Amino acid sequence: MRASQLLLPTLKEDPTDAEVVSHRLMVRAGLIRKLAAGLYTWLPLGLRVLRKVEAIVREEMDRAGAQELLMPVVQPGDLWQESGRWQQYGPELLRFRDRHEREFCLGPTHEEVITDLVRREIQSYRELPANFYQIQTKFRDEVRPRFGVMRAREFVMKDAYSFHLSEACLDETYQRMYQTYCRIFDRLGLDYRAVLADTGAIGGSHSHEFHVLADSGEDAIAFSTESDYAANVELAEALPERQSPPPPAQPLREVATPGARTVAEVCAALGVAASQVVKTLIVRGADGGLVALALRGDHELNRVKAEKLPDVAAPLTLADEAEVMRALGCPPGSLGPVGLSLPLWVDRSAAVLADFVCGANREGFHFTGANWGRDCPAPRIADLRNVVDGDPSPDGRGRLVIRRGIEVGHIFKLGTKYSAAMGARVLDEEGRERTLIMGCYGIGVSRVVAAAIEQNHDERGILWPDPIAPFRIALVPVNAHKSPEVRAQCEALYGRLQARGHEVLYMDRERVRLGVVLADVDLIGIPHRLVVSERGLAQGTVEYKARRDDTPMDVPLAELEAFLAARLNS
RNA sequence: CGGAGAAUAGCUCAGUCUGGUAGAGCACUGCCUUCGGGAGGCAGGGGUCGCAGGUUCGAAUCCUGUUUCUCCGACCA
Repeated sequence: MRASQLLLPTLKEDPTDAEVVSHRLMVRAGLIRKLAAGLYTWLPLGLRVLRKVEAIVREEMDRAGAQELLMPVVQPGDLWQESGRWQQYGPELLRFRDRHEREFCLGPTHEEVITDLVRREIQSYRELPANFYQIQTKFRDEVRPRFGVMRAREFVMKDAYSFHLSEACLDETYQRMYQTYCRIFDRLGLDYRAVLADTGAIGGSHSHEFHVLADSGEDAIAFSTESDYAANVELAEALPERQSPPPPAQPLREVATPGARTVAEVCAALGVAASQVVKTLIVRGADGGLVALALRGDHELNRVKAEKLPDVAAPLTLADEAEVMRALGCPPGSLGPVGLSLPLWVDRSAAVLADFVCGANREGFHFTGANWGRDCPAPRIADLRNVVDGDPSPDGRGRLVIRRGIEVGHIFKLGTKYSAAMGARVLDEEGRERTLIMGCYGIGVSRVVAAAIEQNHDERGILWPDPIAPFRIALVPVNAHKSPEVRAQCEALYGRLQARGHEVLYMDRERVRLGVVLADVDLIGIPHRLVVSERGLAQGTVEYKARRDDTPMDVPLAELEAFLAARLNS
C-alpha cells in the first residue's frame, strides 16, 4: 500500500476525550474515529488490524470444526419473549418497533437466534454435536461506554454456540474450545491467562475467562506462583494464614476514639495496623432484617461471596446510616462484634485474629485486646473477602499474585437454559425426544485490538505484535523528491517485496519531511522499517530497524530479501 | 443510577469573571528557503462560539432551559 493513497490522519496531540493509552493511540494513529458515545468508525489502517484478528480467530475456529454462519443484527422481540430475556435484560438491550409496530432489538448476543435456527433445522442426534460461530457486530447500550473500543456500545464479537445430547459431549467441545482459545491468543502474540470465572446468572457448571494482562485492565485476576491455578479475584477462594487464633494475651479495654470512623482513622488514633482491626459491615438480610459481616480492616468485602450466604439478601445492599442507628443505636464507624445484637458472619482471616481492635458499639469508642470466644461468641466463619497479593493459593501450592487483566474471551457451559425455554429438541438413538445441551464461546474481536495496544506500546506509539500489525514493513525513502535513484530503488524494492507477499506500507507521500514520516511509522507501530537513502545506496546498503530495536543496522541491498525473510519468520 | 466538569477553526486550547461584533499553535492551500527524527518565512482559506429562548442599544461572555460529551462513584463503617 502506498501511503499517498491511504487515509492516515495521525495526530500529534492526544485527543482530550481519551483516557487510556490504547484509546489515545488508536485515535492518534488514525485507526478509529468516534461517531458518538461508544460508536466508532474503523479507518483503513484500523480495519486492517481488525481483519487480521478476525482471520486468526476464523482459522482456528474452522480448525476446531466449528461452522461459520452470519445472523442478523436486528432480532425479533418475540424470540426474546420466548427465552424470557425480554423481561430480564435491562436497558442494555436496545429495543424499537418497525413500521408494523412489531418489537425488535439490536442483538447484544445471539443465543435466541441460534437456538431458533437449530430447533428448526436439526432434528436428529446424527447431526450432533454441532458448533456454529459468527464474527459480527453486537450492540449493548452500555450506561457508560468508555476507553474507546475497549468498552464500546457497538463492537465486533466472535460468538459460537455448540449443541449436544450429553454433558460428556459438551465437556469435549468445551475442552476443545479452551485449547482453541489458547491457540488463538498465542497466535495473536498476546500475554494472557485463562482464569476460572463466576458463571453468574447464566448458571452452568464451568466457565473460563481469557484475560490479556495489562495494568490498565478493568478486572483483577489472581494466579499462583507455583501452579497453574488462575481465577477471577471475585471467585478465588481466600485462605487464612493460620487455622485458629493464638491465645489471648491482652485484656479487653474500651478506649475513646473521638471522630475516628474509618479503619485508617482508627489505626492512626490507636497506633495499630489495619490487619489487627476487625471492621463490621451491616447489610440487608434475606428476611428483611440486618446482618453483620466482619472482616479484617485491610481486607475488602467480596460481593459475590457475601450474596451466597443464606441469610444475606441478594443483591448485596449495605444498610444506610439511619438503618444502622435504628437497629443498633450506634452509627457505622464504631461497630464491632462484642455485644452485637445482630446475626454475624466472620471472614476466615478475621476469625484467626487475637487481641484485635474493633468498634465498641458506642459512638466514639473502640475496644482493644478483643478476642473471639472470650469477649464475644465464637464466630460463624465464612469466606467473605477478596483475595490479596501474597495470599496462599487455594490449591495449596504457592502464593497468589494479583494482576490486572482485560477480558477478551469467555467460554461457558450454558446447559439447557435456552434450549428448554425455546423447545430445541432432537430424537436420540432410541427415538426419544431430548432437550439439547448448549455451550457458548465468545471473543471480543475489537477489544482484542485495544488490549493488544494496552500491552504493547511505548512513548512513541504502538508496538504491534507481528501477526496483527496492519503492515509488516514500512518502506521509507529519504529525500525521494531530490534523488531519482532513491525513488527508483524504492519503487523497485516496493515491487519486489510486494511480489514476495510482504505487506509493505510505502511512505511515498511527497514533500513530507523525514522526521514526520519516521514519527508516523513509530506511532502506527509497523514492526519492521526500511530506510532508503542516497548515503546508503552509495555503499549498496539499506537501513533496517525493528520497531522494538534501539539502533538501526545497515543491510546490503543484495542480501535484503533473504535478511527480511529470516527476520520476519523469526 | 448518583455526583462533578466541559462544549469556541479539522486537532489542542485562550478569550467568558469585568458584554462592544473571534484569537494562538498545529493541521490545510500557494510561493520561497531548508532537507536523516514532528523546520523557517511570506501570503491565504476555514468558526451562525452545541442548540433554543430571555436580558440588553449590543451576548462567545449575563440568565433560563435543553442536547451532547467527558470524568468520578456505586467496597464505606
